[in-house]
Amino acid sequence: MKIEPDECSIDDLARRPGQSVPWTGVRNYQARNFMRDAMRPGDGVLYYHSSCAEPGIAGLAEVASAPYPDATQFDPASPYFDAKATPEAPRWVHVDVRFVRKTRLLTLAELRAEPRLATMELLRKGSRLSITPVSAAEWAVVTQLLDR
DNA sequence: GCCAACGTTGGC
DNA sequence: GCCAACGTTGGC
Repeated sequence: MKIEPDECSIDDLARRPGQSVPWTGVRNYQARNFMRDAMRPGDGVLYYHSSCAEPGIAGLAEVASAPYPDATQFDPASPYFDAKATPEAPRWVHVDVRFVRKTRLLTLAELRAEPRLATMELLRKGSRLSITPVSAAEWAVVTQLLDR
């Protein structure tokens, strides 16, 4: 899962140990669908800092809830307000995430240099999705690199 | 700030 | 359903 560290860095997340943090604000259907259809409580999350000086994986988190409606879509004062969404027919759902641990920064350059990650969705050319699936094999490679 | 890549919108 | 215009993402 990508996040701009200005919004909620791994250090910000670490200040809320054991707490569920609602992953609000996703307004892309594919990313939503990954949360809605492919994530289950307990699933591992690679916590990726984007749009910053040193983009890369900065820690691990885990999925901490089933998918449920994003409250910000109903709030006219929110930048994520969606006039076409109603509580009866919510358009946007998300999961909660929970801090697991901070890691060293595994930079985007390092990730790109690893041939075993060549087909990872996050690294695909032109990939902009803020939430992408990680295969078990990719997870194993990444966690190995993180502990190096 | 630039720009490639991609998603969304809306007229037709 | 097509596709041009526009908006967003995100590395550099």
